[in-house]
Amino acid sequence: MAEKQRRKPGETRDKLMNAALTLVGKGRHFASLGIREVTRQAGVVPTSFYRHFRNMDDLGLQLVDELGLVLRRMMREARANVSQADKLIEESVAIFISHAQANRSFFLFMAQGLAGESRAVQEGIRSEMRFFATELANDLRKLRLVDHLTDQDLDMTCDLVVRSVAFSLTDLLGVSADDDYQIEQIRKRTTRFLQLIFVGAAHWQSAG
Amino acid sequence: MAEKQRRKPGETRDKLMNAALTLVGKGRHFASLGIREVTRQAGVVPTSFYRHFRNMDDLGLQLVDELGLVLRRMMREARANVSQADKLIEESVAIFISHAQANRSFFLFMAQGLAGESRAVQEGIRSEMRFFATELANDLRKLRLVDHLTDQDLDMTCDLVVRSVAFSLTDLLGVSADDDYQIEQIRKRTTRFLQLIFVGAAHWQSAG
DNA sequence: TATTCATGTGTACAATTGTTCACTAATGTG
DNA sequence: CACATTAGTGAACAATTGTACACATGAATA
Repeated sequence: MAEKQRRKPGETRDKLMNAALTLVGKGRHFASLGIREVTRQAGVVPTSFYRHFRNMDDLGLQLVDELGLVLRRMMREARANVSQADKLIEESVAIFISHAQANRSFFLFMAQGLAGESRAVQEGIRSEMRFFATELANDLRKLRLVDHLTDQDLDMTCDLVVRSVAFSLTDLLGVSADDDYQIEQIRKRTTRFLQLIFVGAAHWQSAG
Repeated sequence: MAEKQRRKPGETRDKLMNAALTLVGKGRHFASLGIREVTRQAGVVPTSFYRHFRNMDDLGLQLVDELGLVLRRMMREARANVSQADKLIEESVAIFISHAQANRSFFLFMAQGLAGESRAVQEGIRSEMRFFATELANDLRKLRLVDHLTDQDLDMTCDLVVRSVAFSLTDLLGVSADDDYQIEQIRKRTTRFLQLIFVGAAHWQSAG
């Protein structure tokens, strides 16, 4: 018979969040997940859900917070690995792809949430993307590669970059995780997208 | 008492598809819609659903087909309204925004479907976007504004353009339909995105 | 040690779900 | 007109859903 055993605090909470991510990873859409379904996947009794979340939207919001951590880790790694400036784009895209692979469900959730059911989750993800774009702009400013751009134009550029990468996410998550050829194609295409954007940024002044 | 009255052929089918769109327009996610819910919204008995669709995915696929028509109408109008080349981007974006407003639910469905639950719907929308990008490339080729680009580079550019516009969709659909200020902001930003991309395309050869 | 509190379990219930079935009216075809 | 087909209806079904409640137990606190 199932015994009640509380180990570490927040363990069931994590189990539930991971269960939701797992289901998303299996192809389900977050908006279609039910409380019972998630608790079943987590191996927990339905009523336990309410000890940690008010409803599925609440769980979604807490997932967004964790998503923020994932993105920050990714950013840190990208910063640490920027060896030379001329490979900056290629290396960053590669890091992004490897993180997206390693946290597939998380990024699936992010892609879904952008047009998801919960306005709050939507706004949360959007906010994470804005933060990411701002940080990127700061980094580029420090590297002094785009000195001719006004702050506003640099922000716009980074916004476009982040959006393009985010969209590539939907390509990436659409192909099987071990289809190396397709993934390589996506990596190349995304890299060229960003190169095109930065070429545009480099000549922006003359056209702006 | 409810009488059975079959008027035009396909009337109930349209009612069901419109009902799904209506619910999406009200903020629901397509993936979370149920058959009963849709039939209820359509004012039709649940069993009628099966006369026209095998399941919700099937309905989604047929919505994608209609979405194609909407996009083609938009393309036609954009072609007809390209007066002078230097306003091409601005005018096209404006047309896009007005269509997105006029067919809000449709575009919401499209934005949702990109990361949706049904792989087939996902692929269908993606395919519509590719078609759109290809047509755009053909138009630009005819206008001879980008003669220095290889076909492949032009395709890539148009792909990036379509993606950027599609992403703006999620901005646009996130704000209330009568928030003119915000909509104007989105219009301006999208326009600048495209301008940046085309500046990049104009100088691509030298950097490629 | 005694008590409180957070977190787990099991039972229960009305509501809603997808789907099948038999029936019926309108339409198109001969 | 007769008749087959299409497209609507309503009743029924087991299954699943969200949520409420009472209860139990480990950990923290006093």
